[in-house]
Amino acid sequence: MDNKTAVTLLSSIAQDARFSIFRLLVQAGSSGLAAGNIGEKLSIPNSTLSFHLKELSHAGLITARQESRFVFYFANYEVMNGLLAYLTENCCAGQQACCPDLACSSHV
Amino acid sequence: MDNKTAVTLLSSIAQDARFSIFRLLVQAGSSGLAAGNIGEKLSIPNSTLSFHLKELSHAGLITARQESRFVFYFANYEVMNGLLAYLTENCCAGQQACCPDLACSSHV
DNA sequence: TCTATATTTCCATAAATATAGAAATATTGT
DNA sequence: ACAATATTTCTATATTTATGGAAATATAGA
Repeated sequence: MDNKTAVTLLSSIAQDARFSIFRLLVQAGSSGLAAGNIGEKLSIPNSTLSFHLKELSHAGLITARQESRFVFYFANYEVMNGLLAYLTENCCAGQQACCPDLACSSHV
Repeated sequence: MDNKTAVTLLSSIAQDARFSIFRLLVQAGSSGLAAGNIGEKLSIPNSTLSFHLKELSHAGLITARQESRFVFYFANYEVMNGLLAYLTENCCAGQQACCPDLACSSHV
C-alpha cells in the first residue's frame, strides 16, 4: 500500500452515495447484493448507480460477479482491512500511546 | 459518528496533498509542525497549503495552535480513531470472521 | 428469435474542488 | 511605530467529479 493507492481507496468511499453503497454491501456480507437491489434501497437512478459502482470496483473496494441475469456486488473486506491497517500503521509513528483506545492495536 | 461526518472526514484525507500533510503531522506527533514547515517539506505554495490546512482542520482531523509567530498544526488522533472505529465497527455486520486479520478487533 | 428484465454506456450539464499569484492580515522583536 | 517574518484571504481559473435521461448492450426464459 502506498499513498496513491490509499488516496484512491479513500476517494472511493469519501462520497455520500458510495459510502452508503459500501456499507450496504458490508452488511450484506457474503451473499452480496444485485445492482438493482442497491439502487432500489438507496433510490439511486441506474446510470448514477452504475457510475458509483464502477468507481468502487475500480478502486478495488468491491467486486462484481454475474449471477443469472443479475450482477451481484460484494464488499472486498481484505482491501478495506489493508487500508485500515495502513492508516493505523502510521498512527503512532514510533512514540507509543498516542492512540488511546483501539485502532492502533493492529501493529502491536 | 454518522455517515455525513464520516464522509467529511474521509474527504478531508482523500486527496494527495492533504493525505501527505496528515501523515506528516501524525509522524510529528505531539510537537506538531508549523505551517511553513509543512509547505517547505511538501513543496506546496502558501495559499494552496492554507486551503488544505483549513479543509483538514474544518473536518476536525487536525488542530491549529498559535505559538509565537508560527501556527503549529497537530494531528487529532482521537478523531482519526473515531473514524477508524466507525469503519471497523460495521466491517463484520454481525457475521463473525469476515475480517481475517486485524482491523476488526476494535469491537470484540 | 422474440420478449422481458437488468445493467451499463453515452452524453450533456451542473456542481464541487484544487491551484497559485498577489494582496491583506497577523504577530513579535526592536 | 516600524520592519521582518508567517500565514491567511481574495480572486480567477482549471480541473475533477457527480448527475440522470435516453439509448445501447447483456442475459436468459419461452
